[in-house]
Order: sequence, then structure tokens, then C-alpha cells
Amino acid sequence: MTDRPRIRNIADLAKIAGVSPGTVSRALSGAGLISQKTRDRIQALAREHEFRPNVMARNLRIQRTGAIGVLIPLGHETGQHISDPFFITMLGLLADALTERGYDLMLSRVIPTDDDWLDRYADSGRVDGIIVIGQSDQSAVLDRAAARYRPLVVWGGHSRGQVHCSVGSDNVIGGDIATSHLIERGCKRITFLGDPTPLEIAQRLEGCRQALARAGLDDALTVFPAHLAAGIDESDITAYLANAETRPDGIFAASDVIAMSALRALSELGLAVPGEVKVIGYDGLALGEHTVPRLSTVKQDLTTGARNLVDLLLRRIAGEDTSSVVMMPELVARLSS
Amino acid sequence: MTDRPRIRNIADLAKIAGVSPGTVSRALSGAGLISQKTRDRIQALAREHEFRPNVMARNLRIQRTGAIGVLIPLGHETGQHISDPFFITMLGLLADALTERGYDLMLSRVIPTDDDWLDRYADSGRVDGIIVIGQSDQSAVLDRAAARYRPLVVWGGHSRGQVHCSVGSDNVIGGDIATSHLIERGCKRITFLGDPTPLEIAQRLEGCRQALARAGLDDALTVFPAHLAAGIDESDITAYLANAETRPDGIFAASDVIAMSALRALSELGLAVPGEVKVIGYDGLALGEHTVPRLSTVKQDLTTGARNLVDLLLRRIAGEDTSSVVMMPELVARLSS
DNA sequence: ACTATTATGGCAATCGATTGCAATCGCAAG
DNA sequence: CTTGCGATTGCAATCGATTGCCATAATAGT
Repeated sequence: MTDRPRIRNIADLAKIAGVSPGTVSRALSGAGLISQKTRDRIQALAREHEFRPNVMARNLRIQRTGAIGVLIPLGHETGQHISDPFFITMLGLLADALTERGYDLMLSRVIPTDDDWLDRYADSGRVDGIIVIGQSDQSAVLDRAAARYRPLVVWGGHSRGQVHCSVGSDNVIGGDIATSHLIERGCKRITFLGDPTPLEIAQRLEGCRQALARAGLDDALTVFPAHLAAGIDESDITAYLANAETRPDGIFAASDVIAMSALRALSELGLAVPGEVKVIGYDGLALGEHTVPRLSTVKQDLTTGARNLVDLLLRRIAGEDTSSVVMMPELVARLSS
Repeated sequence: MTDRPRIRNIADLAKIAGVSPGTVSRALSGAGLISQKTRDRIQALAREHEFRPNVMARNLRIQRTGAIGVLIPLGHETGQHISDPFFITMLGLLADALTERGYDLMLSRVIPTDDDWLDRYADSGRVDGIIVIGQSDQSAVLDRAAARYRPLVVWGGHSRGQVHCSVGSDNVIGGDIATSHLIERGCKRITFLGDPTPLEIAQRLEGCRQALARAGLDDALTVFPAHLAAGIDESDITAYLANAETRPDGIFAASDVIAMSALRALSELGLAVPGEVKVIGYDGLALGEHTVPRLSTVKQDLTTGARNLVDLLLRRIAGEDTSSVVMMPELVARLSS
């Protein structure tokens, strides 16, 4: 071992190589005006001494971090965790998409206590751009931040007049699809299971009402504001479904996670699915294939969604101005309806 | 608005405030030798101009980033995603634990193609410490890195002679518990569902063998190397279980995710659980409460686990030397066994 | 009023890599 | 053997905040 004096920076390596720090930098950072010979020599030297340039210094100099912040605002339900299957799925897909494009992913769970959590994060200089998953009840904050901070995209619903750039499926159409499906299957009394506080859920409910109106079933709807978090409201759901008089013959759950709770509640009550009650969820998560019976759902193409989010964000980082993307949801009829 | 000239750095603010950059730094960064009066004045000025010190510069100077890298090596199965429920759960818990301690979480999915992915990451200077989730088949790499890079902790199994600091449950005992439970329930032909390549799974299998030996059932075991990823091997599992001659009456799945696949396969085959076949999983994930029937499992306390990981890591960052933690797994008998 | 002491603030070096510009090298043509 | 020109490399400023050390202002003590 000749590497007695540990190489801590580019200057040390330069000394050993007998060149200037600038040359080492050029040799290590790929492109640049430098002869192949010295480049090889210096790279070999770096490898031999296990030297890797300090990323923070580089970041400071070139003014970018190579990281994207992924924020999950939990405004409407403090009980909901990052471990919610939807977030998790999205997170995994984003991680893959970002990795592919050479970015790291900085994860933060945010419980909005004030109005400038997003501004603070944006100005911290810790990331090159921000992806927010879900508007929760923070649309105003998002709009305000978006007006000033360009590299920001949001997964969620789209509404006219919205300032921030969003990617999501058309929740109104999705709600319509789900409800129409239940109607086609012969359902006459439909329950919407979900708390319509977040924009997306409200839109799904709107689509639901729209489909019912079209079928002349306006008063066939009951809304039961079950929470999103897995299992959190399960006994409530059970109690609600136990009542034979108000019991629906079709359930449109605002998310697959809620639908799962409903399935289990029904199973406990000994109600046959889809025989006595039909159930359809929303999201198209993988877990829907593992329920008993397999869950019908309205699928949002999250893979494409994640790719779109990353794509738009990188374009905004590059200075481009992008508009929101609304994707078409799709019926996946499995065995629960 | 008097903030015509945008304040981009501490020096600009200093000019406006009529003090030196050093003073501004002290005023903004909390403690320091500075009068309350000037501090207040400068902080007000900063707020007014929406100025927030650049984090990268700060990081470079003080030589820390305030971020912890969470790495998920996918050595043994490329099909497995970050969206695997176990990872996701762990990730959420880590995010919470780290946030509490004031750290950010930098997520990276790693597909080990060479032997120094970990060294590269450690030396990049992008994080203050690293948590690796699961040893996969990379124990050697982990040990090598740990010998040199202190702030590193690993979720996973513990084996004698191991160099890296790990946190995890005692998988041998866990395997024993699960198997003993099946034996008590009267199972005579047991199948271990899982690929024992990763250390943790191998240990669970070892515990399984140990319990069987104690009961004098040494040759009651079949090992079917189902993969970890949700759904990936489901048809294989179905085919295997369809064969009445080799069909077990007890299944010990190496993870809850695998157990879920098994449950669904059994349901498709019309086999009653727990009547004809008993099933027990491993991990104690929330999703086990949502299966039909509810999944019996060996629970690892992941909340405590995550807290331990963060705790040990921070102590290592502080220079302390810590030893591994092995937690006791616990039987959660639900309805599938 | 004058010195001793402490509380504040300024100066300048530092963290480590990047990069525009200038200097130098090598090679070829004259 | 020069001169010319492009290909390499060196020099030094820069990114923005932190902090040890010194100077000065403010306050106390006699």
C-alpha cells in the first residue's frame, strides 16, 4: 500500500498525480478538454486510492443537488401513514423513475401545521424540484407556492383555475365509470364510501352523482365518510353495513384500501360478494388482486403517472412551462362486482 | 415593496443590514455571541425579504448534510420492488423516526451489479449515515463497508462473526415459533414457502427445521422456494398446492406477502383455511389483518425496530461504537391456523 | 474619570470542486 | 531551426455559509 497519506480531496490527488486540481476535476468528471492519456492515468489513480469527489462541494459549485423532494402532505387525516399502500406504490414508482433519470429521492412526510411548509422546503435549496403526492386540503398552499417556485408538480385532481401543475386521472369520469358499472350490474342502492374532503375524492363523488343522475337514480346514493387509512374505520363500516334496512347492494369505495376494509366487513357479516353486495374500489393497486374475492376497481395507471410526474418536473427544472396532465381511468372488472 | 434587489445570500443581507456576513450568520443560526437586538433586527429583515440561507453551502462548511440514506439492495430478486409491503412499512416507520430526530430521508433502490455500490454511496458525502434494509445476498459487501465506514446500520438477521451492526428479530427463534405453532395445531406435513438465499430467510428455515427435529418430524418438511415479490410466483404456488399427493396440511410462509399468495392460491383451489391447510406468515404486517381469513403470523416489532435502527445510527454518527440488536419475535395467532 | 473586563461584531480563512481565461506544450509546415 | 496553431493544462476566482481570532464598543468597578 502506497496510499499512506489519505486522499481527501481533489487537490491531494492532484499533488500525487503531479497536475493541477483543475485537471483532476476534468479527468474525473467525464467530458472536458483533456487528453485521454492523463484522464486514464488520473482515473486509475483515483480508483487505486479509493477517492471519490465530494458531492456537497460539487453541488454548491454547480448549484444543483441531484435530488428531488417527494412530499406527502397529511392535512386531512393525521392517521394516514406513509405506509398507506397507495403512497407506497407511488413512491416505489417514483423512486424507479427518478433513479432512471439520475436523481435521488428525498422523502418527507409533512403534517401541515402552518401555511408555508412548502415555501420553506422549496427555499431550503436541498432539492432541485418537488413532487407533492396528493393535494390533501392544501390546494391554496400549492397554488401560492407554484406561482413563485417553478419546479413543482403535484399528483392529484385537476380543477379549473388551478395554478399548480398536476398529474392525475380524471376523477369525475372515474367516479362515473365505477358507478355506471355498479348500475349495469343491477345495483339500486349505492353507498359511496369515503371522506370527500380531499379534492380527488370529492371529484370521484361528483362523477358518482353524475352517473346516478343519468340513470335516474338520484336518490339511490348514501355517502359514508370512511377514512382513507387502512383499517381505521373498519368497525364503523361494519356497523353501518350490519343494518339491513339501510344496507346498500352496491358499494363504491373511494380507494382500494377502503374497499378492502369493506370486503372484510362484509365477510364478517356473512354477506356474499358479489352476490348480495357488489363492491368496486378505486386506484387499481396490486393488492386488489389478492383480496377474496378479487377486487373490481377503477385503475389509474400509476406507472405512467409517475413517469409523467418526473417528466414534467424535469422539464420545468429545465425552464420549460408545462401544463397539467389528466389521464383516463379505466375499469378493471374483477370478481367483487 | 422595498426588496428590489433580491437577496440571494448572506452577504446581500449583511449589506442591507449594515453588518458583516459573519454577524448575519450568527443571527440566523440560533446560538452565538450576538446581542438580542441585532439578532431580532436581522431575523426580521430576513423574514421580510423571504431570505433563507443556502443549505448546500452550509452543508459543505459544517461537513454534514442532515440526511440519512436508506438503501434497499435487491440482490436476490430483481422482481421485488420498493413497493413490497414490508419495505414500504419499514420505510414509513423510518421516515417518521428520522423526521422526529431532525433528519431527512434519502431513498435509493439499489440493484447491486458490482461490489462497491455501498462504498460509492458512503463516500459520496451525500448523507451523514446509511441504513440498509435487508442483507439480501450482500453480507460480504456490508461487512467490508462496515469495517471502514462507521455510520452504517442494517436491518436484517444477525450471524456470528458479522462485522456490520444490525437490527432485527431472531429469525431462528421466529421460525421455530411458527413451526411449533403449526405442529401444535396438528400439522404433519409442512411446507416452507420461501427462497432461503437471503440470510434472514435461511435463518427462519433453520428455526423451522429445529422445531421439526424437536418434535421428531424431521422429514415432514418440504421447501418450496417461492419468491418474495407479491404475486410473482403465484401460479407456481397454485400448481404446487394443486397436487393432492404432496399437498401439505401446514404452510409456513417466509413472509406475510408470500403467505397472502398462498391464501389466494388455496382459495382458488377450494381448499379450506385453516380447515384443510393451515397457514402462518412472518413479519406481522398490517395487511395480515385484511386477508380472508386473517393471517396468523410471527410478528417482528417494526416500530421498535425502526426506532432502534435510527437510534443506533445516530449514536454511531456521534462516534459511539454500538453492537447489534436482536429482538424477540412474537406469535400472533389469528384465523388462518 | 480612568482602567479592567466583558459583550459584540468584523476579518479572513475554510469547506472542496468547477470553469473561464491564459499560458504552455507538442507537432507540423515552411 | 523557426514560426504557427491547436490541443492540454495551470491559475485563480467562485459557489455561500461558518467560525476562530482579534478589535472595538460598552459596561462595571474603584
